[in-house]
Amino acid sequence: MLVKVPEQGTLADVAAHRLAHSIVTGELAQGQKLNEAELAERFGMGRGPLREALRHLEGMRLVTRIPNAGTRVVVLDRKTLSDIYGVREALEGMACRLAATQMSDEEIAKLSKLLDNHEEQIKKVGGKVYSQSEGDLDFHFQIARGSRNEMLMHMLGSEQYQLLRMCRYRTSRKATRTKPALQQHRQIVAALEQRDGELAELLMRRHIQGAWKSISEMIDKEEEEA
Amino acid sequence: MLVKVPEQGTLADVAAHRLAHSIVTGELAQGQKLNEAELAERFGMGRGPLREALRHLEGMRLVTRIPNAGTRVVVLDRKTLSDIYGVREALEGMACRLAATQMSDEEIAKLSKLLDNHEEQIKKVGGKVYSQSEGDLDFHFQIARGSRNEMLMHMLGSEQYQLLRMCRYRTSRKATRTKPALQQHRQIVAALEQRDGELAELLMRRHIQGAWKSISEMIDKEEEEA
DNA sequence: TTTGCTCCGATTGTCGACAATCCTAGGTAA
DNA sequence: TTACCTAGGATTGTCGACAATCGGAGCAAA
Repeated sequence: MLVKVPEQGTLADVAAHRLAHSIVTGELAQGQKLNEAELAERFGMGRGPLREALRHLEGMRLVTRIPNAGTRVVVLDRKTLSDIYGVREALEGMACRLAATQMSDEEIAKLSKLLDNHEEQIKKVGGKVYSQSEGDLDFHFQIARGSRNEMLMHMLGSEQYQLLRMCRYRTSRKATRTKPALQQHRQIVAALEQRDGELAELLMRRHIQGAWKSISEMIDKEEEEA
Repeated sequence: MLVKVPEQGTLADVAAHRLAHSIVTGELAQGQKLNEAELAERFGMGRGPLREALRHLEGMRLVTRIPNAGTRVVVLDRKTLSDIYGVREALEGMACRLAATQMSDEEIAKLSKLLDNHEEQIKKVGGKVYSQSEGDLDFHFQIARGSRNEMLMHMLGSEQYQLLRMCRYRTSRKATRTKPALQQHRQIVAALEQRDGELAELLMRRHIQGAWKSISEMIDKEEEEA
């Protein structure tokens, strides 16, 4: 190899990770055209692996590809985000229902501990909202894992996860509703502890609806400003 | 180009389609290793486009890839199928609920007509169950379209669709429960006509649960025989 | 000015060859 | 016999170059 392989696996996998990161953090703007030769040189690899990475991202819906016309970063317009949150509500609700019967006591305890750390972080640094968001996504992903449904985990993890993070980065400069969200997380964990799947699902669906409402309002504000 | 481009777009897209078809129909057995050079020659193309196609299929979970160890056709074991049907129940239920308010009268009428054709086909040829399955998938996909949720359509269409078809091919030689399924489809359409989303969702969830129960029993029988 | 055509640069799509890696068969020693 | 080590072949990963295609600049005619 040339210099180093910070990640593991093939160059295409490395490129996919780095591209995904650049897209999620906004380093690559929404709708921006992705030049294969330029990116390949920046990553220090040939166009072959890079093209494979783009195919991968296409499958994750992080980029859109048009034959003979190139690849572009996806644009998260209002409709797209609305659709994502709709699907998320159904899938994460289902994950909660299953997790209530499938998760071990230890896992639920870990989840509770995660929220403790989460709460501490909020108290300490109010400004660093980013880490809050990552912690929030951790919480949701742990529940997805708890469902024991591989398909569900993959959908919520690999695919939507990235789009969600992307959305978070876009809206994270504004003050987010960290405190009510934490409260709702606590309620969900409580439902899991009681092994009440129906309640856990209900609470999760409400939680996600609330998140969407909040983000939706932010988008409205942004559009007013523009 | 060499001989013909039956499909449109790049060679990688063509390869992806042909491979997907071969996998779904069982021409490529589950768990079979896919040799890049061999497939490339069979399709009359270089290994580059073929590798891109494999990446695409990997995203659809039709194949599993291990770095430096090749790509294999996915194996649909009992657990995987169970997971798929679980997710399907949640997503298609949601699609029905949305479709009840989003579909136009014309679309619902078309759906009803689709079932008429469907019924005729069943009466004519009892043996050709395959076409029934395809028709069934059409029915489900039309409802997904009716939800007007792009993310949902994509998940139910591009991704799960292929796995479902694959499953159908595997179990279609046995007699399937075409008549009760048709009956349930009729009920769902009726709920859509009444614009009763909750009922439509309930019926769809039951319908899918029934399908899973039926397939699950078939798998049990197959395992007994083996 | 505007519309349409042509040519050219840029970018994508594809191929063949080379390097890196892994699996296996065979042999050797305990 | 069994375990381990070692080539050898086969397969995957990667690169550079060539062909095909697209978008736009520039010019000409209405």
